[in-house]
Amino acid sequence: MTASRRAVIQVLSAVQCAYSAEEIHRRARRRHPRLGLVTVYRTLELLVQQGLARRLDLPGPTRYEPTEEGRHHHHLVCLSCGSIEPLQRCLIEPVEGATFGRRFRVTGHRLELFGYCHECIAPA
Amino acid sequence: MTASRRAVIQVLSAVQCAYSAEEIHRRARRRHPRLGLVTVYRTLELLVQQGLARRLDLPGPTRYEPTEEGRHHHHLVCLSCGSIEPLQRCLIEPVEGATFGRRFRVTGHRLELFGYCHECIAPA
DNA sequence: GTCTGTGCAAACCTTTTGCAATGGG
DNA sequence: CCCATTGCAAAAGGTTTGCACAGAC
Repeated sequence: MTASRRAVIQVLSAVQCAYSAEEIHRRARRRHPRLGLVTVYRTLELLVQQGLARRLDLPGPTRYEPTEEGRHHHHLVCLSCGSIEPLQRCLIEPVEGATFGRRFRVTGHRLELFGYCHECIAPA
Repeated sequence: MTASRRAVIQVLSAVQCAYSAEEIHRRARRRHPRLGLVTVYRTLELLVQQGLARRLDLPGPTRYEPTEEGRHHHHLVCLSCGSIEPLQRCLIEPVEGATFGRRFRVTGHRLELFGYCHECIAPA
């Protein structure tokens, strides 16, 4: 466990929702100024493999968020400003573990809901 | 309506599921060999704006698929070989149009199920 | 001291942009 | 004809890789 990894992990675990590698880099550098962006990518990759972080593919750069135990959630993505907020309620619980026509075994899922956030509902 | 656009649209509408811009380019060039990859991107962008195509953000390059009327579907993504197949049954119908705590208005959604396809279930 | 982890630079891949030339209506 | 569309080339992200050095244990 090095200072670089500690910085990345601290930032990631304090994160509200999903952040890009560059955002995590910017924040982690406040603690560890010599931290390189490459190390952030490598550390995030490591955390994903260990199941401690999750990758989120959305328009724009890949985002990462911690996989907090018992905090299974999905995302509300604003089509106007691109902001993301978590949605705690899981809408498709029964799907996990299902098998579709004997041809696909489901081990996980990802749900994104698109629409307009509170701040973007009012304007044109 | 030019030959370039016609080629892209023909390929896209014949597509099984979601393909990357490069795959669409390769196929469309069989009909129209002078077609450039840039034009494929521009045509796909156009189709997305007109609501005729849908963008799919997954690991790797962005994929595109036609938005066939009445053919609302989601995806079964194999974690082993990366193949994608459509899932016709919609699992979260009631979510569309919902408002969460007055803070988010849902206008669309996207669901990806991850797991193992038929051909990848057997091996290690 | 050794061996993993780091940072820099450069490569890589996908996507976007600038611009002159083409061609559809 | 004129203006939207095209193709090329080059730029612009975001992400990965090569390599020598630094730091953890």
